[in-house]
Amino acid sequence: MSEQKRVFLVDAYALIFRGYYAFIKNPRINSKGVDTSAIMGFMNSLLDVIKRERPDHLAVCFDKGGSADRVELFEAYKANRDATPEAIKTAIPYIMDILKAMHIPIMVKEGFEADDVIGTLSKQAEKEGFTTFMVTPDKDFAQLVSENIFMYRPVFGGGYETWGIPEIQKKFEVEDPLQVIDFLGMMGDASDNIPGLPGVGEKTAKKFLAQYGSLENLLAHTHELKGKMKEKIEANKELGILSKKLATIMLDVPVTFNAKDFELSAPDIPKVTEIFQELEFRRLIDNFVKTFTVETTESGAATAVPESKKTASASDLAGAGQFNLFGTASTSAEALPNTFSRQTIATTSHFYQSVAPGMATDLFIKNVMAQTCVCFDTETTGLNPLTATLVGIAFSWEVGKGFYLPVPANQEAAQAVVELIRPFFEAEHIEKVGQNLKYDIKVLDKYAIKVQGKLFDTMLAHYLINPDMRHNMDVLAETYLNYTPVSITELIGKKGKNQLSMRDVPLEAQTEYAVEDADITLQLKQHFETELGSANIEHLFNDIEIPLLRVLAAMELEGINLDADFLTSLSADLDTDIKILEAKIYDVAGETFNIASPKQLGIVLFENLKLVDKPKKTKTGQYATSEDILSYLAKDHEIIQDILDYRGLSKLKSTYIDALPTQIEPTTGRVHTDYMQTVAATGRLSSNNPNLQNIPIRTERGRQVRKAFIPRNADYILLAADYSQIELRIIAALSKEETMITAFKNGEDIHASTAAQVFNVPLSDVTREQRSNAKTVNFGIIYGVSAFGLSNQTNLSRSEAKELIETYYETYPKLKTYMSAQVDFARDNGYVQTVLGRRRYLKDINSRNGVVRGGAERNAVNAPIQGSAADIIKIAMIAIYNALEVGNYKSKMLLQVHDELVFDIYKPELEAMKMLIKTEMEQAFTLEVPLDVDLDTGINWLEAH
DNA sequence: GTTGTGACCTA
DNA sequence: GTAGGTCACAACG
Repeated sequence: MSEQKRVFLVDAYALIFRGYYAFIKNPRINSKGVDTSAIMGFMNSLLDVIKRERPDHLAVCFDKGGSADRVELFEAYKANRDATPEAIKTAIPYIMDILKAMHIPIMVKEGFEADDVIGTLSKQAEKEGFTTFMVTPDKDFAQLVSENIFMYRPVFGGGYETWGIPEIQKKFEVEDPLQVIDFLGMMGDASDNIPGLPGVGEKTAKKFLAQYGSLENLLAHTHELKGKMKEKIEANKELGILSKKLATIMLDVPVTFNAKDFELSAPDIPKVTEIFQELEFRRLIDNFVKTFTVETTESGAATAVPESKKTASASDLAGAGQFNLFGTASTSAEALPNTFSRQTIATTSHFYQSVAPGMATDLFIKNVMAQTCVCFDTETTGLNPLTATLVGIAFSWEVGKGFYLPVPANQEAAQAVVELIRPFFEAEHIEKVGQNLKYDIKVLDKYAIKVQGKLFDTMLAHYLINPDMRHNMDVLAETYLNYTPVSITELIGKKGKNQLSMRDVPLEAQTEYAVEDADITLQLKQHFETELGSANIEHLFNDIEIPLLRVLAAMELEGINLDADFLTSLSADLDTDIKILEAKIYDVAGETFNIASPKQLGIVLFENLKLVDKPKKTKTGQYATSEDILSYLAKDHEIIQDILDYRGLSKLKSTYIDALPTQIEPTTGRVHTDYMQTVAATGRLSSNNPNLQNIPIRTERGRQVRKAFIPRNADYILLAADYSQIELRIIAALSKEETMITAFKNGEDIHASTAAQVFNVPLSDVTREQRSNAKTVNFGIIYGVSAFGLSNQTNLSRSEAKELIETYYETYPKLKTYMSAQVDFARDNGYVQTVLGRRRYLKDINSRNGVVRGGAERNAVNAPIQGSAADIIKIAMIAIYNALEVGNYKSKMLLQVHDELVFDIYKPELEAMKMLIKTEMEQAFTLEVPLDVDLDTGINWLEAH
């Protein structure tokens, strides 16, 4: 590496274009419909340069308004650039914002191109003793190369090559890089619309340069040329001169290279993360964070903590004479000079101790019991709380300090240690802080510990503060504390066959890792507490999400009984039918192929069988074979329905019928889903491993799966309780739309009622089709209508759909007012909220891009509706759970499916339960519209629904 | 082995 | 048009 100072000047548009075209076959479109290819491509390149080269000086140069001088010279100059793709235009403001957040200087000069700005700056920097690297793939820049100025060219397929004088001499076959101008003047440059000399290409230009040295000299000696070439060049001498001018990069742009301004400093990571989040650049966030942190972590880790300080033994404590667990923290490492550095365990003063058995543990327990607020974190042998066992528990109640209580592997010994700490967990007076407490609570439940007292879960807090972000602790620490915690993979390795268990990690490392987590979580709590207050969502946090966490933990631990034998027999039936369909399809197709491969299927249908003249393609260029497209073709070709059936049955078999029995937990014999409380942006729960919120119901075949969900035993019965039309009731109440409110109050069929109103017929005369269309519009309203979407969902044309929506709004004028009011609120405040004040931030609500803005507007309407429904059922769940606990009932709440709760009811409690559940659900929240809950019971979930 | 895509399941 | 999750395939490392 050169000892000289190095400055990197980035040619923004060149890299943006390059990035955009790199993705051209497979453009990156995010969920809001924004083409982010150009931004992604550019950021990848920029981060790559920073990662590889660690420049100390860097700037990004843009064009502005094109080059007036060059356009004056030649009308057609860079006409190509006028056809800038829309995706690149929209990318520019984002890239500008990102660069600002990264504290990278942006160089633009009205009326000049980036080439000229870079050229001028390079020469100035050279005078100041800098080595300059021009980051661009554009060969025009070769003319600027000198002993201190290099081209830094991205290479397709990854990597970079540096072009200095020798490389230029070789590539262009010139002596002096300045001759590159002559070279370009002769051969022209199609991408820049530099015409060049007619008939002169790369080969000829090189020959001329070798012979004449310059364009001018060539033109002065045209008499030496022969034939057609001579005629052409003599007739176009002026064009040659002009081309050379166009190709000449200006070195006198009124910009100044000020080294200080170009120094690369630490980026505003939260800000950048926020923008990346908005663009949905998940992996780029990681890459970005790594790029700006990686350097420092290796340097200090090994020397961070003197070994002698890591474990406090009883004798240490006794030696201290009195109760003093802390001693003096003397483990601070020097802050590292690197400007990118984020704090780590190696750079931060900390005092983490493991607690030895015996007297030290006794002293520790006494101390922890004297606290009022303690953060804890359990370390276990795995991620599944049902099978994992405790390895240790970390505690922290003061920033930078904490203790680690190891738990032995032997079950009896483990329980003995747990008994010592039981008073802490069961102490009402100690507030417990943690990250994802649901997990810790589930683990501790296996040791018969019920965690009592006030809870503060940092993951839940952050979910309410910023539901669109991710909430894992490492990200939170990096974002809010500018701190990179020890990575779990550093301890136990990447997942796979060689991954260690936490129990295999040396105690010192366990301590450092575990107590750090507790310490960080405690610090995050202090941060989030104030944010919850300023967003006015403490009520939602303390009275909904936190109590719900205990409810979900209980439901997950409970699990649900599954009739695996029944599914096995279904599987066999299904297998037969799938094989029959398969044979039929192969027969019609005249060949065997993989029907499950959309790629192969597309080729068979549209190339071999030629079912359609102009088949639709997906964004990746494959034939689209989605259900809605194939359905259109079903009546014309018998093979289509068979394919659809095949796919439906395969999905049913693989996802449900075959997968569910494998998810039975051997220790309990039941299926335990995991409810995610911090995933859905609207406030809903989600369910996985397995997902019990998408068990089939719509088709007869699929519905059979529900028969496999059965009560605990013959003394029990399943009960399903679902809210009837809760989202429509909410929108009716919030909008105060009297007609709709009245219909609900009268207990009418709301879709029929809507149809009667919209089509202006008596309720009794509403046809099936009218009701069906009204139902579609009703749902459309909840989702944020568009005529396009509506016509896709019905047999109505676009204009009929538009008319129906207009009539709908005339019928329910207040609904329309309400929806506009939501959008206006979002515009003014940047967020919308539910009945309980749960917020969803809508950054795009004022976007200039209509597609993006439209998406945000639909969210503005939908989020409060969907979110309020989620709020209400959460209230009901907490109330019911508490009532079941207080009443000491045997009946249990098992599942939540957005507007439905499923219970295992102890038969003698059935009547009491029906009353309790219906009442709590209907009274959970008072609206101007009554809430209505339907109850059903059965010996399986299908019967109960 | 991981990752993205297309397909399909739910409220 | 909203909000989720899981599967098989295919392409990448």
